[in-house]
Amino acid sequence: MSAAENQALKKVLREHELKATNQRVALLKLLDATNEHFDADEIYLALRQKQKNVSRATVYRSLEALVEQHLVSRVDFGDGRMRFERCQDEDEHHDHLICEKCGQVIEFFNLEMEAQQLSVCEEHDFTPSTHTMHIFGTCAECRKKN
Amino acid sequence: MSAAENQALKKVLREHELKATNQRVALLKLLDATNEHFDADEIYLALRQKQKNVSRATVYRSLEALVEQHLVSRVDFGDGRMRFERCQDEDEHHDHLICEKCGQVIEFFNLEMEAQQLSVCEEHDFTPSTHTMHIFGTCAECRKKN
DNA sequence: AATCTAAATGAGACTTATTTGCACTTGTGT
DNA sequence: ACACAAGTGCAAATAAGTCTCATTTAGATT
Repeated sequence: MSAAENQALKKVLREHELKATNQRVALLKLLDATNEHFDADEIYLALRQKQKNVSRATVYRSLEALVEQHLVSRVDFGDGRMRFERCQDEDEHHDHLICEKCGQVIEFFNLEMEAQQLSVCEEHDFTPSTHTMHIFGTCAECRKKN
Repeated sequence: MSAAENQALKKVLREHELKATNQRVALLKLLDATNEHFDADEIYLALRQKQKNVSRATVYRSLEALVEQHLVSRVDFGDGRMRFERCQDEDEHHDHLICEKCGQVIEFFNLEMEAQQLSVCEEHDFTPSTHTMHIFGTCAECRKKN
């Protein structure tokens, strides 16, 4: 049943000039299947649990390749480890609100903001490829708790 | 001649309920004097070079305290190490364009974008304390080189 | 000015995240 | 099926940041 999905992922990898290895397919599939922001080690452990043959080094190397091809993006919530999420289309790009109290991450999308970014890039004659925008603060629940 | 500056920095530290130690004053002064984005180790080495008595542990601990007090902010350019810059007033907050080819960092300020951020926070009933916005891509010079 | 005490510091061992070298394996073009 | 470059696994190496604990210091108190 996931054979079709596997084929689709392999196609995606090849279109990005990456060899479609089992490890990479499994990694992409894992990220596709979740909304969470895994770090490298969580990805490694999750794949091992799925009986996938993969090493930590490969997880790091694959993530690097996938990020370079914009199939995956890095997100840094400032807690010292890099996290990853599957990329959507660029016009579906979302950003993050991060609660400093409980660690909750709220994703948001704001068309105006995306437009402003393009305008800033134009002003500076800069060709954007990707961006990250994190707003740190306190979420509604945590504020009420005080 | 920098005695006055030192006194001013000590005052700032005390206003934020931080003991005004020589190490912290020297660190703030260093960041005030540059536009670059130093990482912890660069700060450590720069202070040593200025004959300041300071340890790596203190650099990390001081930075942590200063970031918490919003006197300094962390910037992550995605290269695996945390960098730091002196904070301006919140209404003077700037963001970054980062060239993936040459590593150049261009700072920008966009009022519209700041306004959009506040509106996103309101929508999600989120109280912001700080934010980071990085746009990665190719700068004008690097684009022309191709 | 001398004294006191909680907070801050220094040294270096330690932890955790990530990278690298190298021998072995595998995807893919022919 | 074959050849070979690309990818992988393992274990050792590096790098970034944290922690412990003995010592020092800022700044409040007298």
